[in-house]
Amino acid sequence: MEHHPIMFPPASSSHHSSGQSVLSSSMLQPQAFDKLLGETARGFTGLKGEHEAASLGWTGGYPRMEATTGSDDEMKAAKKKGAKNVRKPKYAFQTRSQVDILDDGYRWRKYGQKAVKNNRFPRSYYRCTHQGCIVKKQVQRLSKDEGVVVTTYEGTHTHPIEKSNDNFEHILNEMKIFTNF
DNA sequence: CGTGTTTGACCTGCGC
DNA sequence: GCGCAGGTCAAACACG
Repeated sequence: MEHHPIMFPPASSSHHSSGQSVLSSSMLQPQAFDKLLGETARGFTGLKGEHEAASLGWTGGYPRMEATTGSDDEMKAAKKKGAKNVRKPKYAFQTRSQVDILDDGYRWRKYGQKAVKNNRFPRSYYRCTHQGCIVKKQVQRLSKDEGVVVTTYEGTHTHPIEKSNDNFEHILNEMKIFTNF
């Protein structure tokens, strides 16, 4: 099915807030995300692949070594030891929002929350509750700008969206195309 | 009763 | 080797 690793373009100077949207071009406006993320999202600040995420003051640096499209065995093997730099697709984006929970149409179960260094706000860990789906996400508020929520998705959903929200997948699909140059 | 959250303990990787 | 920080587990709890 949809096993495409979706890579967002590294936004050059994205982490400065003056520039608002990284995707300000014609294809995908911030409003689109606003809509798809539900009534909660106030504005779309930016998004980035894992490289750039580090520049956010992201916890970065953890060598993710899971297989690309979620073969369980590979993941375990990788986790065990000695795997190479195989990484699972991971992408983060920022939204301006008052609340942390962005409703993207999937069902998430919270499995942890941790205080993060250099950040007044805790980071929350969610897992997709769909059986067999190993997608995880982390939600964190920036201490430097508490209006900004950073959501990091890890993995790719192996099942259709659960709610008929505004078809998150479709949007992601567009982004895929959008970023494919 | 099923589903999701809370929260402290535990595990692991990394830098010193 | 040790300590710290991030990530996960799982039991207890809350809520519909």
